[in-house]
Amino acid sequence: MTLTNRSPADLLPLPVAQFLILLALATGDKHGYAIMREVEVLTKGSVAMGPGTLYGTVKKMLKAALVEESAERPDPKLDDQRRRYYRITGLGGRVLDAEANRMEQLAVTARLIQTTATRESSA
Amino acid sequence: MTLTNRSPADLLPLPVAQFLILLALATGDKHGYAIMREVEVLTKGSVAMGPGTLYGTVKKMLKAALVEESAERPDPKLDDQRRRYYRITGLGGRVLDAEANRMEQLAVTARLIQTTATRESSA
DNA sequence: ACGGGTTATGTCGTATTACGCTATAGTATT
DNA sequence: AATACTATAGCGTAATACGACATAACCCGT
Repeated sequence: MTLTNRSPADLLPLPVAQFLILLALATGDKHGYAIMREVEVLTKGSVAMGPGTLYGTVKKMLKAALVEESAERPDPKLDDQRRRYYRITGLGGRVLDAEANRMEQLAVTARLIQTTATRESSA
Repeated sequence: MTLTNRSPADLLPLPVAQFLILLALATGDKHGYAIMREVEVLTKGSVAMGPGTLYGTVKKMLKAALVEESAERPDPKLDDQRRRYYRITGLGGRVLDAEANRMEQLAVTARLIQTTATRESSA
């Protein structure tokens, strides 16, 4: 109940934007704009996250300690002073895992039901 | 673009409440209150959908033709005049299928990334 | 038949989430 | 130095979620 020691399950189901941001960061630390591009790749172009959703959601996630800002920066040659880099936290990783499990379980359930319904109607 | 012939993919990602309601109805026609109970069962007690979410969401889904009201009623002995029964539509079924696919794909992606990250850090 | 608990639908207000628009500015290319 | 692209951020609004409340029918024990 306190700030420490809270369970990932309490945050589920995770809003889609938060899930996608965690997923994007799980592939490596990234700055905001790069997260947007990664989300588009991960969803095969079906989700184009706009800046309003991205920066607003990241702000919330920082407060919830799902992500944290990283001071590490790439070679100055490749860097861009405007960028702010983010990294997934331990809690963020556990939440991502829990949400992925929840989604998979429901997807499997849906498939089972669909299969049953199809078999019935075609019998 | 018109009312007919729209693609299920346009509605994705589906709000969680809508997904759960479609899933509950995929197991058979149900009235509102029964949907609430079924959702609790399907999510193993982790989601308790309240009346505000349920009836408001069903209203939207009727307008979107994901569900429709059914005139069929059980034996008068088992019936309750207050009840309003709902049934998943063809479009609703396709949307449910598409959303389940989307979720599964992302869940698998998350697991792949997680596995890779774990292997790296423990190497 | 009455009272109380449960079933059942629905609205209202509010909090959270989502997202486009706009502003601002650094970076790269020509 | 002009232009396009990268990058962050705030604002206002729409969509979603949800508890609180209201209302009423149903069921069961007494």
